[in-house]
Amino acid sequence: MAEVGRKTARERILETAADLFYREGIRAVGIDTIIARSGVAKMSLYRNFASKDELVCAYLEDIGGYFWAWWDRMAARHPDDPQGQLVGLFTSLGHWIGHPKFRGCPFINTAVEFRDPDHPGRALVIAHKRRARDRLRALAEAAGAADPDQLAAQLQLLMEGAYAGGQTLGSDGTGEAAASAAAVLIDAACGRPRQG
Amino acid sequence: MAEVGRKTARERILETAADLFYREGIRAVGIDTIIARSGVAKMSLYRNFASKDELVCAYLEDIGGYFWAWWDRMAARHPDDPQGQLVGLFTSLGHWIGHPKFRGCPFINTAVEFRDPDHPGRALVIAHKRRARDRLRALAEAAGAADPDQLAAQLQLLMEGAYAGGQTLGSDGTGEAAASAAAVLIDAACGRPRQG
DNA sequence: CAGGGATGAGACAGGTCTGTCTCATTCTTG
DNA sequence: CAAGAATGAGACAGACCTGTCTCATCCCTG
Repeated sequence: MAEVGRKTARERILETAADLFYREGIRAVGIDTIIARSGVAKMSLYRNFASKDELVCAYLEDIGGYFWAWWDRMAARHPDDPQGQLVGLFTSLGHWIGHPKFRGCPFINTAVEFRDPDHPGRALVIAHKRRARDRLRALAEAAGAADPDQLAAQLQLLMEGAYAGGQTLGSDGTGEAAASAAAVLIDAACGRPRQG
Repeated sequence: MAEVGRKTARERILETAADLFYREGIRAVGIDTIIARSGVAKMSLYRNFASKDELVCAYLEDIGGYFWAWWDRMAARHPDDPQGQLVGLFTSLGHWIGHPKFRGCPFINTAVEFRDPDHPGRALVIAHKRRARDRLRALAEAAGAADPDQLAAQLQLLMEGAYAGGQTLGSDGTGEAAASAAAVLIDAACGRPRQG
């Protein structure tokens, strides 16, 4: 086959699956579609992933990597400024919502598609959301919030809402609302430095 | 027709479908499961609903009815007090999130399960969310918000976030966070000092 | 009672899905 | 070059899904 790049079958499968799963949904995309689009034999898929569920988990781990890399990138823009980091995250998220390829949160989407608590993907979803909550709380604490737990919970709600709302309401004003709402909540929790 | 004694086949189908669709997901529930659980013949289903898609639409319309009834009920608790109505809606929503039967927002879930823009259910989802946005804006305006459009967008984000977050994060603090965040945003938009 | 509409029961078709199996070919590496 | 590993190609099985069709039965109404 063409040696355009030395990607292994596994890499091609994961790339194609990630694209299709995110764009069209996991249950809507069959194994046959994935192998056709990635130009890979069916057995190459099942030799790399024991089942579709396992492929879904690999997809989530893959996406998770990109997500935290994005988070760290955003945080690096405001060194030693936790409040700025929080606002920056929501501003960037607001932009992403308006992107044509935006299709909501892959983790929420997976949880919605697979309600069975025993589905292996759900554990990854919960771990991801818990980690996000923890990082939000750490930032809230560093930003000087009176109640870091509450601010973290509020901001995470806003984050989930931005993901969900961007999918059903389009992007008109949704991104901006997320950023502005985050700013209001942060200011309220940290107590604006206005002496008096 | 059918008085209190015996329910119509259509009614039994719709009840069972609504329960299963919401609890387990639409794609996860087959027609055979619905007819088995509702004790109805398959042809009785297809005589009342031309297709599964049509049944899904009927399910959404059904749920929509309950949703707006709930909304009106909450609003009626605070006559002539739009701000109180807004806060009340979020407080009640926060309680619902903690309920054991809570499985997220049926409309968001449907949109996630069926990404195809041409799916008939999506039009209902969008109409529902638009109507919610309109009603939120009307309340925001009546409550004296400086920018009713923005407050409505912010609150809807919070609403979506409460639905989505309650599903993946459990209910620990999520409901309270929704109510408290709504209060903060409303106060900030209406220019009133925040009450602890 | 009689007739018509709604319903029950279940076979059936055609398609799709996941996952397995076999065999030929290509790639890598010593 | 040679041998072993990775991959391609495609048939196949078994399950499930939506939707159709036929026939018998029930129930309300006139």
